[in-house]
Amino acid sequence: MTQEKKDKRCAILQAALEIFAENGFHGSPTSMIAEKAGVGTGTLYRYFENKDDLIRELHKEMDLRAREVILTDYATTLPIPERFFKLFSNLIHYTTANPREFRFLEQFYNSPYGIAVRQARLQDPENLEADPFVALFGEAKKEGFIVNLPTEVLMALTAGPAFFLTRSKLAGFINLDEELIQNTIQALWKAIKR
Amino acid sequence: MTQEKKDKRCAILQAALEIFAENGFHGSPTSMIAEKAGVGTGTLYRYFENKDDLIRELHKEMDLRAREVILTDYATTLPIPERFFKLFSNLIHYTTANPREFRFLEQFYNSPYGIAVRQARLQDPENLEADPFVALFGEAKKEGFIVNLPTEVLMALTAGPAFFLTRSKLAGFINLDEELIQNTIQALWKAIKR
Amino acid sequence: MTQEKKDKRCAILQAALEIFAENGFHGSPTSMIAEKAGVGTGTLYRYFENKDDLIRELHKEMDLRAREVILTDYATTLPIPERFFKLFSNLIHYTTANPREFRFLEQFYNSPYGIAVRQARLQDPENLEADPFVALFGEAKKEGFIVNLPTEVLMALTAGPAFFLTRSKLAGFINLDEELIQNTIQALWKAIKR
Amino acid sequence: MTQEKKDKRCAILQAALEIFAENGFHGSPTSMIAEKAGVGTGTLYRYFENKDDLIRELHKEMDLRAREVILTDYATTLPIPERFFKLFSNLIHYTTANPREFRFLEQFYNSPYGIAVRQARLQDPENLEADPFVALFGEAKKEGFIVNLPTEVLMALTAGPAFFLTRSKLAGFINLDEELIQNTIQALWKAIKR
DNA sequence: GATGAATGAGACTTCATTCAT
DNA sequence: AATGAATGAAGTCTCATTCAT
Repeated sequence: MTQEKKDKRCAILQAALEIFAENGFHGSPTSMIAEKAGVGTGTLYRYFENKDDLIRELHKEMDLRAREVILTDYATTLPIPERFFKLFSNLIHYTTANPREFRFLEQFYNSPYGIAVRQARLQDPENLEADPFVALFGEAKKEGFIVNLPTEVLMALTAGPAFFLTRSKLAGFINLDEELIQNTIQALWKAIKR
Repeated sequence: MTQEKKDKRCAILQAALEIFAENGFHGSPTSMIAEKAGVGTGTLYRYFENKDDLIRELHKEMDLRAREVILTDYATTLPIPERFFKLFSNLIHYTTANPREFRFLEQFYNSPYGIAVRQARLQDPENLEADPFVALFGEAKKEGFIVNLPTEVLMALTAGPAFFLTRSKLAGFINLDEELIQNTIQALWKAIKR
Repeated sequence: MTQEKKDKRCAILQAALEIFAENGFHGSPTSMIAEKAGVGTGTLYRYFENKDDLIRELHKEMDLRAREVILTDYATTLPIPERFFKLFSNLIHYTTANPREFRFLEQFYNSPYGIAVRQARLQDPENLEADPFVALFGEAKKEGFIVNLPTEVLMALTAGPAFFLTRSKLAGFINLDEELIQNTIQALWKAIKR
Repeated sequence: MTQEKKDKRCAILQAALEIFAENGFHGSPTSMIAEKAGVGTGTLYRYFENKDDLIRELHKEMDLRAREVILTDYATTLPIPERFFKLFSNLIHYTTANPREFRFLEQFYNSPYGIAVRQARLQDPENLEADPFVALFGEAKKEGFIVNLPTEVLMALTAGPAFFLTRSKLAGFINLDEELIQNTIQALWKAIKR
């Protein structure tokens, strides 16, 4: 029963991800999502309060999964530079290998929903510490590996290019092979290293 | 007569810019735009074929104005590094000082409209050459100032952070003063310089 | 369930028939049709793709029903003259007794929709053969009962007056009793008999 | 001045005729008519109260012109049968040679405007007498040339086919040559002659 | 008188959400 | 609990008519 419930919820989230990524939030009727999920239109409203709620819940799941993948083989015991390379390698591989997830998250963070979420996170220092990027930059600054710029700027200097590049790849503007990815991460490191 | 016509067209574009920046394309009914512009709903359709046309025309104007501002005091006769600093300084100042324009252009370039425009540009080498960033990176690579990475990657490494940072500032996540801007551009240069 | 669905579809078609007959296609907003049918505006679009589809579907139903009625007590085994009288008697009775159906069908066949349908029929010989009028005139010509004029002309000579007369009656220009109908059909027969 | 006024009015009527015939009343914006007539949109409203008025005035002119043409070489002094043949020959030639006029008049008489006009005519016996068809049928009946059916029925039996045939020709369903026209009129005469 | 820009009512259609089954 | 038919608010766009120039 509970398993079945989870299955349906999951099916809806999966369908929503695909359809949102393809058509955007506004181009994705709830009926279309329900159909793709193989459930009735009304059923969607038993699992989610409304469309906005579905979007927010989907974000939570995607965010969680993304974090997990990005932290694969990542250990805070490794030396700082290695940690940096691992983290961004994971990030870029994840976003380029999972275009739907990336497109959804981009859309989300550029929407009113996302702004609010990010603002909430910034104001919760505990949550902030849990962010592996923030933590890494904090330590790296403390240990003198990288320049002493605000974390937000460091994020811009590193995540900014990663996302930009992924967008270019997904739009078909560039072909990203492993070598190019590594060279790019090298450049990111150059940008911030002391 | 012609002046008044221009005035009304201008008022609609201005209203559209503000409302699109605030609510996104889909959250901005034409009626709301018309009202903000102080004209009747039907009037909008005398100046623009339809909503899509309005969006594309607004883009043309914004793109033009942005290019102009970004090229202020920029001369291709200056030494490469100076050109780089000038260009990105102008860019960041423009985007942070004109949040509505920035938000609109971001939205546009991440929408189907914008993808098409960028694809068209990429396929027209003449147009590509006219892009000051592309031109600068081309020369800088030839003259050995910067690393030999594809232009698209160089764009990611430099424009990526600039846009990311602007978003952070507009969302209120960071306070950008002149010194921070200059330090950031320094970091951008470090990322790509040979 | 299915019955109820049919009921609603039927109610919409019925309402459309009445309103189209009264106001013409263009003078009949979908909202008015929905209201008369006792359903919400959106409901109409669950049963018909759009207004055009509604018109075409209504035509199909009306055409079917009209054919049925017109063929009442009609047998191809009867002698040709009797068949002629039966067919036109049925036709005139049907059109004058069902003014809404008649007005709708007239409108339809004089509209771009109808022109297309008639053209399609003319080009499909199988469909053409199925037309009782065409079949009757074909046989009557072959058997030497009537003059050897193109079928289209024979249609004009017989259906033309029938429709004209119906229009006159519906507009209140004339009072059609049974005797007058029979005399008229006599005249039609005189027009084409050899 | 007055000539110029007439010219403009005429140009508008001419443009309206062409556009109505092509697109129907509802598919013909007044702005389109004005443009084709080479006048401003507002100007149209100086010559006609509104669109309905334009339609009614256009009808008056077309009706007048049609009568004129149809009466070419027609004399009430000729023998009845000759008058009949002349009248219907003129009628068919006129409608097939002037498809725009025919389409407009058909549209008009099948619209609420036309019903009213015809009703008004029927109730004005003086006007009725002026109708050459009505007059001809009156005399023919009195002189025993044709069957004693109500004039409206005689109209149906003769004008009905004529209009039906013209529609078929204009829709491309049949090719009308002179011989076929004459044969058709023969059939019309057969239908009503005693 | 002539113009045509401006208007806003109203048409068609979509879709988030509800609710009877 | 699940469904999906029903709904009507809201969005885009057209066009008859007006009115300032």
